[in-house]
Amino acid sequence: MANISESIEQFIIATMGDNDYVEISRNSLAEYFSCAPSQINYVLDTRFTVDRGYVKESRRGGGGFIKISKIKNTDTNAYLNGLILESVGDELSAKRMLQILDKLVSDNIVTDKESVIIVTALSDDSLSMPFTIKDKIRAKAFKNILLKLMVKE
Amino acid sequence: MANISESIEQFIIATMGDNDYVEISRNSLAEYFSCAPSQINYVLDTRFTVDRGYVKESRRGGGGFIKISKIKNTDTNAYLNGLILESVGDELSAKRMLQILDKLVSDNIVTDKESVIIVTALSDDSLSMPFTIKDKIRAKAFKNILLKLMVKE
DNA sequence: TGTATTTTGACCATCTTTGACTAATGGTTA
DNA sequence: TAACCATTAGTCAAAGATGGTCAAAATACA
Repeated sequence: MANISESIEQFIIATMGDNDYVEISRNSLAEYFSCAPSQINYVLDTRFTVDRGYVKESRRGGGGFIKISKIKNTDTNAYLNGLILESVGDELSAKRMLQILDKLVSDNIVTDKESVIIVTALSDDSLSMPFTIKDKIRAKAFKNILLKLMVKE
Repeated sequence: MANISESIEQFIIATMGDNDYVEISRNSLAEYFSCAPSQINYVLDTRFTVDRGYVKESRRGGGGFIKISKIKNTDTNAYLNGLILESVGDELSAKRMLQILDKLVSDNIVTDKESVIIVTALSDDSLSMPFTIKDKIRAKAFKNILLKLMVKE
């Protein structure tokens, strides 16, 4: 194991074990490995990415933490992941989003009400901004939602 | 639960239990948690806010107290209407939205998952745009959602 | 040798904790 | 009753405790 980053990665994976998440303290970990705290971010950014099936949350200040969660390998998640990679892309029209949501509803992945909420939140009316960026924002937001759905279940 | 503030919050919530109010003595509580009395105010100011559905009264001097009461919503539509027309306004920070959603969840107006969806859809990350308009867009979108949450009769 | 990856550090953002100073209230005393 | 005192709570700003970002420097790799 030639570099520290790899050791840190292994350490985090080992700590997580079979659990589906782990909470770390950035500073403690950095101290443990005698490295700069920002190196922890480097490891997280390069190794614990969405592509590799991880999502992260964190809080600053006293009692702060970084929580790393594993995205479970279910059929639903595989499907959602496919959507993120292929169907959505960098831009997403309201119409296209509606089509996708209809399918998600009929597959019982989201409820009717949840669908309404998403449609409303990301409608053209809600996103009152120039057209050029509307579809970009919607794509980004919608993908974030799909991602959350993967962790939530 | 690494920080004292969170413990204090939990303690107050637990003490309140199913009652709709609780009275505390700032100094006693501070002593109990071995913290500065003003930290009690900090907890009250950051956690027991109106947005989250609490109001506070207090009196100084001998026999002084702090009373924390839950706001009960008898009429969901009226509450939502108040949010839309008065409370939310033209700009809404992610933080404040979260507090409002906390209350909506505890009032069973939205589910946990729905709350997560809304938070995600309208997070700073999803709304990747200049800060100045972020809060405006969020306010608009959030009010649109609240409107949809109103039950028709 | 040139490129990609890793390591470091300076500076930033956010949340918590502490303490000095202030304000209000009720009882006690002159 | 007025002045005073003890007992509370309130405010606010500084200090402390975390994590985030970014780019330069160092190192590894092809």
